[in-house]
Amino acid sequence: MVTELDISLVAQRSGLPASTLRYYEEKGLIAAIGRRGLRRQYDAAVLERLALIALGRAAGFTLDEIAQMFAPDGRPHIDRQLLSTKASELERTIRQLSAMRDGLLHAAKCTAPSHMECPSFRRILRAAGAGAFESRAPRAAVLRRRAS
Amino acid sequence: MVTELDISLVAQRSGLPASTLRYYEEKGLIAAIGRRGLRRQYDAAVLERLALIALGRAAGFTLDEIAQMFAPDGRPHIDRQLLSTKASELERTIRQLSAMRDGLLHAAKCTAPSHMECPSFRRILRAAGAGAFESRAPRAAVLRRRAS
DNA sequence: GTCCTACTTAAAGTCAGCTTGAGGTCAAGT
DNA sequence: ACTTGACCTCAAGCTGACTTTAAGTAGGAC
Repeated sequence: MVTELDISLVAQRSGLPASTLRYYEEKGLIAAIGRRGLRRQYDAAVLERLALIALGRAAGFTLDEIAQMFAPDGRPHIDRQLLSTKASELERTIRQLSAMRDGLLHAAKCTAPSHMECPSFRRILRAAGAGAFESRAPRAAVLRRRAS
Repeated sequence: MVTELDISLVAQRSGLPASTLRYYEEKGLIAAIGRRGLRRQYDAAVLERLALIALGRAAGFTLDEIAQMFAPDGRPHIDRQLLSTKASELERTIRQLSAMRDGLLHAAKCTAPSHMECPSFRRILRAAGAGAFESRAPRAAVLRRRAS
């Protein structure tokens, strides 16, 4: 038995709208195993695949990058080097965001009459202005559920 | 003396292309103090303002949100509550990214023949699939220098 | 046999934050 | 006076990841 799942079921179980599933198919990220009438039917394995895609997205990969990971055979072929690289990028982003968070927290508590007079605020200001955050970093965790 | 800076100078000192400065003006984020011919002239204070904008962007605020912070008087009017809230959001994002980074690092080192057979990989996969990363989070640190 | 409904398609729209292009202007240098 | 070149404006285009819309279709209930 091949456990065919209707697109609506996959949508429900994955939390992704059907339009997104069709979009992913168009992009070559997933594939239906058949149709019932016009309706796409998926193998249950697609759910694991979608999880993998969500994972990649959360890690900051683009859909195109993710598509290349499931290279032509269909089975995930994930380059360990690539993972390390991405992990380092995440590390950098995390440090920047941590600095940012500390700065914001300080600014929030700071009793200087105006933020511009707070030395700490001016310090992170200089850091931001000096280009401490220039580099392109992965957009973090941007998955959204359908807007009801 | 009012230290008028030509737009090209502001571009140079801030690292932002002139087109971005015009765009920011259109959005109401900055203002020129005059023109020399057609050319915008800025007060030196604009550099501090741009740093503040960069800071806000790095912290995940949208340009519109930032614009509201310099409310009508022109001087920054930053809500401490808002800063705290944003700091918490950053905190959440940081935790997610840290988990992500750990997962990637593990997957990179993992000796299981395929990632799908690695328990740790499957664990973060489940986490991602389960919607651990659903929420909208600030895009981290996306400032870019002009592409040469 | 007819209808309902959830699916289908292709194309266009959305959002943020800019960038690019075409055609125009003007201060300064020769 | 004339040229140069960097600026100007306005409109359109771009990227990424989708969503929305309009018009069509077919499986299953009645």
